[in-house]
Amino acid sequence: MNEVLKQGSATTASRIYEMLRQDLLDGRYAAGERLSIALLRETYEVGLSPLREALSRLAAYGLLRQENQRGFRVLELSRDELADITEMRRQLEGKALELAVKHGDEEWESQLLAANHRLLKACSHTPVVEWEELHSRFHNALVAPCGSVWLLRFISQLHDQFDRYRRSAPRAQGLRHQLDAQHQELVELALARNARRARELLEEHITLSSEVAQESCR
Amino acid sequence: MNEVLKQGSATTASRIYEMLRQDLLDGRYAAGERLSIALLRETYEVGLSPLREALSRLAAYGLLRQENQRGFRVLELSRDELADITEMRRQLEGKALELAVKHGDEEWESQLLAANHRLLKACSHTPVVEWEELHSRFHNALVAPCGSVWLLRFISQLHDQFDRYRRSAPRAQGLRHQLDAQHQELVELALARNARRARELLEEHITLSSEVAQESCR
DNA sequence: TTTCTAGTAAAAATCGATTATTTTGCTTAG
DNA sequence: CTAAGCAAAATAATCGATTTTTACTAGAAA
Repeated sequence: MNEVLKQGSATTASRIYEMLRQDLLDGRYAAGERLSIALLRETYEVGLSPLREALSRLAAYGLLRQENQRGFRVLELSRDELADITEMRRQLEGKALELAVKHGDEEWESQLLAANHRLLKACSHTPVVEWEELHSRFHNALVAPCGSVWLLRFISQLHDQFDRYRRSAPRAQGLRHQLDAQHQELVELALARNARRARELLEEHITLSSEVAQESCR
Repeated sequence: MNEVLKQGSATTASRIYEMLRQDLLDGRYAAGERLSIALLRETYEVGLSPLREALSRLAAYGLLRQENQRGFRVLELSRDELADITEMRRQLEGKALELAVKHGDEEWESQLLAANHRLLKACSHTPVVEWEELHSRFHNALVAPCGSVWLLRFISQLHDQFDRYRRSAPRAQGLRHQLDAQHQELVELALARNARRARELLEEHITLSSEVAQESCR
């Protein structure tokens, strides 16, 4: 097979995993919905084995729930869990940002400026999914040099959980400008190496997002 | 099929998952080892599909790594990662214990005393695996009423990671008495609702375990 | 002797078919 | 008319066979 094609092709299972993860985050499937194996096979045009492996991974990751002999379900949304996720994000991302401000080098500063620039440019003229992608990248770039692999892992996982709430909230898009302003300010505080203020603002930022996201419940 | 038997039987995949998880924690498979699918099929006497689903879940959980078309490997042990896991445990379990001391009720106090009692009784006269089980239960009971599902989830995950290091350390068994003494003291501080001192001691406890666990690397 | 390549063996990944379980809809007794 | 029980359909879970990919080995050319 062609070398270039070979590079791009991971296993079928991991491709399905990524597609399903995106669609779950985008709210393509309703909270609590049961996912029919047969339907998914048709939708994603894949065989049974790789599909089930992808679903198993998503269940372990926390985006799906597997019931005894009753297949896979999308997890429900609840205010209590959103509060839990929000508080965990505040603490973990806050801590990570403090560490990142302490350890981040010039390369980090460049990446951060670049990520913020791309995000601002995509503010209103690009499709939602693209802004979401850039938004994730920005928050990831912010805490990347914190020095802890496990901290970053948990943060990503919570981010995915949070996005399920945020993206299904009706008013989510209207807040973009306000959030972007906070992103801008976060970059400035980070470059100024003001760890304490940066952390405080990030926690405010998360709380604000959470208030909007609440509208997705009930 | 019989009702009682029905109760006990989860899916084949989840049974394999639990067995493999236990064996990985017990160090039955060497760090970095490649797991042969065919061999695993014979060992656990299962079919291909549920086995692969279990392996996929374990990979998502962080006990295995799946390489492109090269199957599943046990994750390596490294001092850096142990340090990372230890620091994360200190912070997350410390925080959780503070919350548990604040929110725990009488039921919690009873459970805690019971778990500690069982652990002390099993100190030297029972097989290792049983002590390990009771040890996990004790630490779980300690932080259980912290009020955050996600915090508990991350703590369990880190505990499993940590155990891979601790259980393969040669001197791990000799420390039991010292650790048990700390467990005793933790219970007393918890019942006395001394959140600050309890947290400090738990962090010491984790650090002590970590020093022993280090011997499993290189 | 070393390096490259073709061929073969081994292993992983995927597929379609089969089996077991749950859900649904109909029938019948109360 | 309701509800329990049974049969049929639908769906999930598992299995063995097939396909694809990688790892190994031997032989030829430099």
